[in-house]
Amino acid sequence: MTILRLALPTPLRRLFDYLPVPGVDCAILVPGIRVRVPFQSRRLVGILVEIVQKTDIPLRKLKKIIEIIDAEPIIDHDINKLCHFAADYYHYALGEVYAAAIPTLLRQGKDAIVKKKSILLANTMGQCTEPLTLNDDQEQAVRAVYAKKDQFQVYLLDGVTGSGKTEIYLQIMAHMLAQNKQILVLIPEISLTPQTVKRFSERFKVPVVSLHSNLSDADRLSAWVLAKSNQASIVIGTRSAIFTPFRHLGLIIVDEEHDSSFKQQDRFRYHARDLAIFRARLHNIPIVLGSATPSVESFYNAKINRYQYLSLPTRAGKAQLPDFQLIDVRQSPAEHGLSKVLLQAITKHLAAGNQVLLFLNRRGFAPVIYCPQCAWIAGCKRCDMRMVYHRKDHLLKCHHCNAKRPMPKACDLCSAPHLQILGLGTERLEQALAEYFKDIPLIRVDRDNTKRKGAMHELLQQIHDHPCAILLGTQMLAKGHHFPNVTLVGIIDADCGLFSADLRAAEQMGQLLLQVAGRAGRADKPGTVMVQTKFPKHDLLQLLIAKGYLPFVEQLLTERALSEMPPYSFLALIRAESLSQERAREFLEQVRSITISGTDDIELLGPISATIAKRKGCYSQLLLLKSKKRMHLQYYLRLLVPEIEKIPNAHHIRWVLDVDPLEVL
DNA sequence: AGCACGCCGACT
DNA sequence: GTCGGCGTGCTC
Repeated sequence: MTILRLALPTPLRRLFDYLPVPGVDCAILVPGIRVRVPFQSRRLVGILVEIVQKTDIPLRKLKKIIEIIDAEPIIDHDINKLCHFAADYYHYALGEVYAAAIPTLLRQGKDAIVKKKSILLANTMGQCTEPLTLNDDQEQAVRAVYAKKDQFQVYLLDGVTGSGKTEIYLQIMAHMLAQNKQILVLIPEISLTPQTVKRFSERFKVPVVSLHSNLSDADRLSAWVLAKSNQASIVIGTRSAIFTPFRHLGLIIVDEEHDSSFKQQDRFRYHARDLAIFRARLHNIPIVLGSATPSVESFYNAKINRYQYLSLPTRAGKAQLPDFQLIDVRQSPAEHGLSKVLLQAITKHLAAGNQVLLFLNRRGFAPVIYCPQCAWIAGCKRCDMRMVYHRKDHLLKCHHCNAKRPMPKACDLCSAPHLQILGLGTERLEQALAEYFKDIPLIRVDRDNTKRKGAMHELLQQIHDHPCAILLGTQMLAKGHHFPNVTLVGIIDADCGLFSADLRAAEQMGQLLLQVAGRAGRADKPGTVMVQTKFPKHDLLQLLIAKGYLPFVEQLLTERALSEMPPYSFLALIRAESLSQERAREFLEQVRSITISGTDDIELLGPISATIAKRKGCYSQLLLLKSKKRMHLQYYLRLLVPEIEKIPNAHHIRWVLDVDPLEVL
């Protein structure tokens, strides 16, 4: 008897057996093809995983498949290995992993065809840009990768902003393209990154595809087919591009490897950088992780020689590193977030005809609406969060669930009429700046004014058109863009990362600070970075600014070693959500009480409340699992997950497992 | 996750 | 009488 074992797009972590349609030649049944099947009252598209002769399912339960969709596997050998690994490692249903790995249209059973309008960015008519001359460090980095170009090796390319990482990528790529190899470039989701894509596509006379978030389903499918059939030589995309099939993959580049957007934060919680490393090993090819601010994990791996460390300590060309200054806002009090010292500096840099960039990671007008009479603070009804006042539309908004309400005229509790508007967001900073600098163009960039399609592009154009201006914004402004005219960067508030309980808060604060700082003094204009803080003596801040990023990361590593946190241990997080906090807690207590024999070094912490205990009316409780050995944690989870699934009355509870969580609280 | 089945309350 | 609320159970 022939039985088809399928992976179906359902969260059930198992495979499903079906009978083939009678009279069909079994030779066309190759693992990886799509099959349409009845599933309860629905019809689903599944992937054939294996063909077996026996099944444990009672025969009368087996249904016949409806249709075989493909003649050729849609999931090739490598992608199959990758998906199996991901399903196994993240303990996610294989069918859902496959679903995440293939374009939407294929998931729906449509044909794998290239749409007529080509999405290839072929650079066949114009001239290619010339390679730049490399300095010694750059030359060494390129040669290091080239020397072992046909084998698996992870390289950590640690290069400060402006040190020419992209040029190194390009020159390594040139070697690979010369051997007719394909290249995958992963980038964070920084507002579509047209500049990066342009730079890659203008250098070589090869077909390039870019997978960005507003590509249509048809275009995504085209890109997928072009890569699979070797008609595209370079694929540039965000995290989901890690599942792109290739015929001759020769190199993977992960740019800004520290960026948290490589980790998917819902459903299938994979880390594209980590899967990229697995994939490079699978193909036996080199992978380059590049960053000006490498993650603590990657830095550690370089330190223990698991990764080869390539360093670019100096900026290419004439550009110089910015000069840091800490401003103690207790000594030099800030009005509307701007201390005297910073104001004077802004005036000076504007007078010299340059741009000033001010960074404030909080959008809206003010984050706190406070009643001085009874100390009431406007909070979100559905979340455990303060509501932020947005002046433009005179609303209070919850930045977590997007709830809105009119700005109250009086206190909700005691009806006192005079509410105070406290704290500082980008809108308020913009207003204050407009008063201080009346004739200077002010360009604000945050999510509130870039939602519209093309809005970001217009703002970037404005920045380009006004060589003397103040730019202010949130982290949108900090990542990826080049502002050659900026000579002063002001960090309005550096303190939020200093005392947070989250494992990675300090690391991310440091990375963001340096990323913003990197916007200054790019070309031949030296830059100044002024950092406003209430804690200028804080060790980590001091270290970062006085000694630089590496000593800062070394310090973080020391702390992680002491607290036995990653990379010195491995974590998994189980998050339970329920309308009732008690039920979520009880559920995790039950999970905690499950005994798994054969493991003694798993530490269980919790259940504890999440930092944001209530979100959209749902309470979150957390259970943290920790082990010194990745293998032990995996073994534990492999036995634990099926037991969790067996817990009865788990209704009204949603639970998710996050392996290698980025946010631990 | 979906979806059906099933058993109780308020509607034309 | 029946429309629909969501509690429960199942998917080869």
